[in-house]
Amino acid sequence: MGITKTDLFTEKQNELAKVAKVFAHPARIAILEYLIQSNTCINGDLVQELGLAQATISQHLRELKEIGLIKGSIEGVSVNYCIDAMRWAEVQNLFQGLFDGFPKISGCC
Amino acid sequence: MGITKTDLFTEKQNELAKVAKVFAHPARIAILEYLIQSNTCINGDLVQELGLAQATISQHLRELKEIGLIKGSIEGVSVNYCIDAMRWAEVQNLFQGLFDGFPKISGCC
DNA sequence: ACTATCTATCGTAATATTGCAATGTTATAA
DNA sequence: TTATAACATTGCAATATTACGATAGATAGT
Repeated sequence: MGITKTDLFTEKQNELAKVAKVFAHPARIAILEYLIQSNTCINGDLVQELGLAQATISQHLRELKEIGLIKGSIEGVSVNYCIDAMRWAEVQNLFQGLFDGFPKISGCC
Repeated sequence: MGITKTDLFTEKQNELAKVAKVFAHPARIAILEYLIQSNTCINGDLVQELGLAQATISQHLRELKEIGLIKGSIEGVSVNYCIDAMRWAEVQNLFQGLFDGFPKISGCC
């Protein structure tokens, strides 16, 4: 079916899954890493950096923007993108919450 | 196309994306949380816990197993699943590496 | 052997994602 | 106004994911 039965799960589970989906593509990881590294909030010469078409990059940027991880400000004819620090921390905590739930010294299998 | 151009990205970016994809479904999050909570490494009465069909759960378990996050040991007629602590920590570090790459005090936009 | 139980796999339908060419949109420059 | 440059959107083809019924495989009990 390709459709997810979100009503079966908690809001937090759905939110975490939705955020994880945004991380689930190497191009979006690459974009985030590029934005982090080039502190100067670079715009879409990501097309040069990655080898994807302009339309494709734009689509990935939109998904990152929709989940709130980045924001873009119009700078003349081009758009400056950058990480949204607040949301970044929020998402980090979401993941950390899951990871920390598992006790490191659990004498299981 | 639905196909990802993995050759354009680094191994680490592809690996992180692949792992994130496993987290990108609430059922798999729910399974992991259930495994964490029920320390006793419970098997597929996840079918009871979540409201999905047995075949569907089995499919999700396989994806979690393939990425290495869980492992199952046959216990008579049933299978005991549990978190793989080593891999869990490894994956946690993968994500943390990305998150920590962004300095909290970045005077950007 | 026969049966019941648990889990995995196969096949299939419905939906989602990825990628790009073509086309819009907006802002600057001449 | 016209042209140009930078993005965004649309529309489409190819592929991936999700879900489940049906079926197969393995094990325990009788």
